[in-house]
Amino acid sequence: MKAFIDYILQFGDLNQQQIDLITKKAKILELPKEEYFSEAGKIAQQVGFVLEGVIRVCYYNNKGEEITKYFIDENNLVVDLESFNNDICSNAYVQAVTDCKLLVFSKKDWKELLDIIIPWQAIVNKIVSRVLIQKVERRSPLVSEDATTRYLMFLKIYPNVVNRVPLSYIASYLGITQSSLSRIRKNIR
Amino acid sequence: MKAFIDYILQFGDLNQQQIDLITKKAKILELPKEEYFSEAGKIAQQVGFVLEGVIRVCYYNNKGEEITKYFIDENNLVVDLESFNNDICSNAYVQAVTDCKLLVFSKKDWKELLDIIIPWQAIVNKIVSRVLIQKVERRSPLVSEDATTRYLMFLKIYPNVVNRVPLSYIASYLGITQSSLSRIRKNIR
DNA sequence: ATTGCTTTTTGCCAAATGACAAATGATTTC
DNA sequence: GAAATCATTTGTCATTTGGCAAAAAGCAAT
Repeated sequence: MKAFIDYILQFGDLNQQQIDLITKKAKILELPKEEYFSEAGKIAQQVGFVLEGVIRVCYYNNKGEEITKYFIDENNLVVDLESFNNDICSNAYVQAVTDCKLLVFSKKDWKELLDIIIPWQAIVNKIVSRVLIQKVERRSPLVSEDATTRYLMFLKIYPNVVNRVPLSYIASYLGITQSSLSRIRKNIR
Repeated sequence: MKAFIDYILQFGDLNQQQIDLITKKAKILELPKEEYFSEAGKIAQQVGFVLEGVIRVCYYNNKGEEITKYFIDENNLVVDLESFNNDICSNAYVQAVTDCKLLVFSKKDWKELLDIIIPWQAIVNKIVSRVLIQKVERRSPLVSEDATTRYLMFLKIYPNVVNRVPLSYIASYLGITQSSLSRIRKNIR
């Protein structure tokens, strides 16, 4: 829980009473490997904070290939924002890659907190824009680099993820085949 | 100006008095082709809304290649968010690709409006998250597609941009060389 | 129209990556 | 611990894309 408090206080100040209100709403969710936090075709109903484990967000492109578009590891927020905020169906699966332990807030609780804790709004907005900017900044540069550089970028961005997720997920994240990635790994050593 | 009002009212309601307060702060900025709206190494000082013309956001990667990462055309917001919000130096150039006409707000005016028009905050937050989500959703899928598919995606996303910007900008946006793009164009016809 | 300048297209070859299949290695299940 | 299952590596070859340079096309100024 401390990890979560530290995380949110990076983005603004809250007094102890406000922090208590927030933490009182948080529930622990144990998500076994392979299970979904939220699914394509459904409306995201919760906000999570990863305490342990690795999550991925993936979708199927129009060739039917499964594409992993982000990884989310410890001490990061996980929420399918567009779906959660606008109550529209998501087009992505948010899935535990390893056994995970999360702190979760239901949509109802989350919205309640926004109403009753005024400074919380500003903090959430900062978090949201930080999270979104981070997503662009991480994914976008991949477009213009060759496969080896992409992999090196991945290693920098997600140093704690490499050894916990299947090669195929990383390959699809990088937009290359898993054979290519395997060869790239060999060349790097 | 109407275009701008229409744009913001998509995200929430404002009464006429509030709209007037906002529009009173807006200035027209004519930005000739090639000129910068904001620059790498500097702190973004304004928010803009494109009335006419095409803008691009670009940066230099560590091989020194110039990479265009977004285009922004009519009726869209242009702001280097991370720099503008956090008063940190930007790492990107925001440049007019054609002669442009913009509606602009200085940082001071923008923040003032946020303070005095309460519902404006919520609207701005919605706009910001919409704009950021759009950036991810547009750029991210390029990673996992081949060059031809990328170009077709570009055409869908920016139907009004193709004929107004140099081929080289599009090529760097797609992460391919301009020769390749030229060949792709030939094959598509 | 001619010149000079920039952008786009094309040709050629090399390098990178993909597709497919088989082999190896790792992990789970009984 | 053997079998079955799944993940990764490797081999071979085809395809795509890049690098480089030259030609062609477009554009602006005179």
